[in-house]
Amino acid sequence: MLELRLVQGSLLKKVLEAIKDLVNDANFDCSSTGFSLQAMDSSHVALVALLLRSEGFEHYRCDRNISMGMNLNNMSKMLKCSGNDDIITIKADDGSDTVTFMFESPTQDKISDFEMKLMDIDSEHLGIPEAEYHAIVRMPSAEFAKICKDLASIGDTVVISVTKEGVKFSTRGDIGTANIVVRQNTTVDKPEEATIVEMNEPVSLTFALRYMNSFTKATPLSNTVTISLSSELPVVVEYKIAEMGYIRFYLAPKIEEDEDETKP
Amino acid sequence: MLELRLVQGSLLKKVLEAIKDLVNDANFDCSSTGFSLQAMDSSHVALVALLLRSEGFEHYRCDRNISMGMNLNNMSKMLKCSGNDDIITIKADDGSDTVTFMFESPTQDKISDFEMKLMDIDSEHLGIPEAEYHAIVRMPSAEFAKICKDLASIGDTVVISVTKEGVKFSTRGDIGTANIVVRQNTTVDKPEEATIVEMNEPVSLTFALRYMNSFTKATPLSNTVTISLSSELPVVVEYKIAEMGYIRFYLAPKIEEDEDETKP
DNA sequence: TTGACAGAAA
DNA sequence: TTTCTGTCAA
Repeated sequence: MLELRLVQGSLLKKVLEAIKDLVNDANFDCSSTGFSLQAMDSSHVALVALLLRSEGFEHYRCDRNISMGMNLNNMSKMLKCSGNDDIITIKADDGSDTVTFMFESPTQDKISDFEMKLMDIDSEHLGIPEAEYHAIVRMPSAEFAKICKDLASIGDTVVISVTKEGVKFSTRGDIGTANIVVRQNTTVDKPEEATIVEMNEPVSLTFALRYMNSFTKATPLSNTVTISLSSELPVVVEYKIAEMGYIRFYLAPKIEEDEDETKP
Repeated sequence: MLELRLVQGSLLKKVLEAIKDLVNDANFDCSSTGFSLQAMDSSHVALVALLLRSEGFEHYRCDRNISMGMNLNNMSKMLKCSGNDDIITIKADDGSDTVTFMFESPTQDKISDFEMKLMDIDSEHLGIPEAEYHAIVRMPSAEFAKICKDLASIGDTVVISVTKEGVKFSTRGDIGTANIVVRQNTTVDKPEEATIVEMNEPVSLTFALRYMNSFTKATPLSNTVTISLSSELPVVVEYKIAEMGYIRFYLAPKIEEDEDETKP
């Protein structure tokens, strides 16, 4: 028996908006700790890890560990039927091959339940080792989203370089080149507007903008984003989910190619 | 000679937005009583009835009863050329095969007139008997529109069931099932937010969501919608048009099929 | 008042 | 699928 009651149901809608373009089907894992997901994107290049801790739910009952395979597009369709202020309850009976999403309007005048078939999904749960990163950048998530979107109109890849001066995002395309430098800045009115660069060692890594722009779908979940970089390691793009957990995206850097890669 | 001056011209634009997807060509009937229309949808399944009473017009002159056949798409195109605050005047000379729409901007700085050819349309004016309904539900039109839209993302048909507890909208599709229960609620701040269920007898009827979602195009015309249900009778979905009349949609229920309809 | 976003139409 | 428009928020 599983029953998870989430007062701020819009959180779950946003989570699905953030991952459904990247991953088609995935197992949600429930344990007494929380509600989590780990999945590779459909082209097996990026990895998503989601955690919603049990403490973040108004009511959390999970009698035994259970893994529920869902089609994220269908799940998202159903969640879209909830109002933004609705309370969402996820229910599953033991041994059932369905999951039920219940939506309660704030006034309790409208109560909906949506039942969805579960699927069997081979899950390869990777252990992700905690790593030391050469550089960790925390910045406003909207600013990071705009940078990735802007650069994608010029080129396909972004070079993220961290020095003690700040972070540089660069790209190059047919129509020209672009460099966006963001300096560390902690003297702001609100802490979520700060840009903080923690650097042990300078790094410069190249990533596919296509994936970065998928990751920024999570922007509505948090005002800030944390980007952790080490040479030879996948970058981690993390959005904290208030009081509940996080959504993390992992993406391996591209091996830097020669300058004249465009002239084969 | 016909001359109808409507100060709130946007009303007429909204009316056409509401019916032009359902009906291609229709006769507008003018009499001293008002401006009305009755037409079957192009697949002869649903019926639209519109009434704009003469009292709702600033000036209403209709010397003799006249029926004007119009292509609603073309009429809508012309009305889209009017500003939302414009005063619209509909004119037709006796014996003329055209109708003229005149638009006056609120400041009178811009006056446009659009002339459109009339068409001959065989009209089968059905007498719609006043019926006693088993149940009449009045609810916010936006809420009804969201329910129909949400359910259409899951299934093709909706079962509307009225009991003394309230109204239930249900559907079933490939990805799962959905039930939305709306309870009677009269203790709201604004009367247009109330949901009122008048029930003489419980009813449960099935309708094609495709048509329901056409009907909800009329949502901008009214904050509330009234749904009148009787077994064996077409449902009536009515939007009142402030101070002027109504637009009503009629749709026959589907005959409930067997549970195993999906296994032919 | 303007821009961004999402939904609708082509 | 892409574009456009309407609406919402800043």
